[in-house]
Amino acid sequence: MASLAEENYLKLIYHLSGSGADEVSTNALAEQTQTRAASVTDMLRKLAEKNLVHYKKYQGVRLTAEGQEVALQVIRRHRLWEVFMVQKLGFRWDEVHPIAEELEHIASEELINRLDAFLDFPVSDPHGDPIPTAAGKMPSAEYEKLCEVTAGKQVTMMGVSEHAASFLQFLSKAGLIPGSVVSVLEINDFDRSMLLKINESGPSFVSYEVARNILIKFSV
Amino acid sequence: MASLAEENYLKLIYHLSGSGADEVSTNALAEQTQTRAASVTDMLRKLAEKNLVHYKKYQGVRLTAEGQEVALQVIRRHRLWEVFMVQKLGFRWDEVHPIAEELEHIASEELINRLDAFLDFPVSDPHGDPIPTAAGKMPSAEYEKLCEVTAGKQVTMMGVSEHAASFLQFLSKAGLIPGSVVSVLEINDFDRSMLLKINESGPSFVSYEVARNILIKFSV
DNA sequence: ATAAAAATTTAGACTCACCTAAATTTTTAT
DNA sequence: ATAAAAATTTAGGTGAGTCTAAATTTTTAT
Repeated sequence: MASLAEENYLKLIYHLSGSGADEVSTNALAEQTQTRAASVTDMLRKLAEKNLVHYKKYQGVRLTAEGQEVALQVIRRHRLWEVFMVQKLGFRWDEVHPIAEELEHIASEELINRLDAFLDFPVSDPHGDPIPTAAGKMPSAEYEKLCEVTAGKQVTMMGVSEHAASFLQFLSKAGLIPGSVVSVLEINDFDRSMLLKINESGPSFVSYEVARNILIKFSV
Repeated sequence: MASLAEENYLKLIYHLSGSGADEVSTNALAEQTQTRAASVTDMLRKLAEKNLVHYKKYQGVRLTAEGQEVALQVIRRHRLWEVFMVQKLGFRWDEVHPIAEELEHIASEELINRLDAFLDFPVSDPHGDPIPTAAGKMPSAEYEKLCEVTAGKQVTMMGVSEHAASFLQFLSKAGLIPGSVVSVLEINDFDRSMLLKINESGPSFVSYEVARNILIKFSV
């Protein structure tokens, strides 16, 4: 039903709206799609005609229930393919995003549900992002940011909120991947950088900018 | 480089030309692509400009070396994905073709080579069709047709030359899949139908039309 | 050899997803 | 409150890949 371009818009609106909560502006979409605002307007009118978004001129756009369903399907496919590539094909977590951007548009539900089973029904992708269920529900994964943890606490890394390959490569080098056990040894007041103990290795420094993009939960 | 539509034309020209040997007519392409001859002409001009085919007006079309390379890559991807779906995801051999038609256009070479390794470098797909190598060579698999075997001979089923789902389903029911050991018990002169022993089961009849589309090799 | 039939190409048009330039609406700053 | 700035939409246009109808070339049959 939805074309490749339409699927990409719906997915993007979902992400930019904070999981469908807020309105998204034409300009924000133009920036992310690497197109012009006028092109976005054209597409929004088309999506509105298909009842995939609520759109009023000059007022921004929100997903309809139907649009959100499509968006979540696309996100589900994307994240399952990422798990496949990392767990089965041996890709690194910083390599899989662009390939998943293509694979996510293969529509067969049978394929995706069998892939899901083959992967043992993973609940999150290699970056810790939750995988929408076959029924179209996004599991709520509410984690803290590492930058908010106080000195002396021990936490488990659960994911990232920044997906740039360079950031992910940096984290891998530091041994900071989902599942890593992290103790906050010290926090520097002047720049909020942190000294961490990661698993059983020696101490590492991370900047506030890095800590802000690492999602954690407190260890039990 | 080559768009989805272009890849489909190149793959089709490869198949219709008998692996690149003969010229293919505009009408043959129009029939198979479910488009009109005029549309095919447009596309052939474009492919010729890109040096993917040799094309002279009214004279039919042949792949260039470059075009054949692209065609073989697409066929390689298609067949590897079919192996994946059957061997890893548990699809039946009559279900995978349409999904592979989509997956074959995911271009990442890294993805395909890792998939190839994950599948243990298969040499043929679930229908017995050979898988082009990463280097772009089509392994020559020269088999006999079952209809040409004489009574009393034992052969091994190697593949099919007809891929319709209904045909494949019929074969599955009869236990005729690549690897099956088949003995020709009797051949009826009047309609050339055959009585077969398939693996260790009781005898089965197949029509000439079926036997003509089954590829075999003689058992050693 | 030539006329009819078949195959193919040309001409002109359509949709999709994008573009630029100009017009309009909303927001911001004074 | 209003003018300037920013955001957005409208108008008109593009290339990819398709279409129909008409023109042209090749093939077939007599």
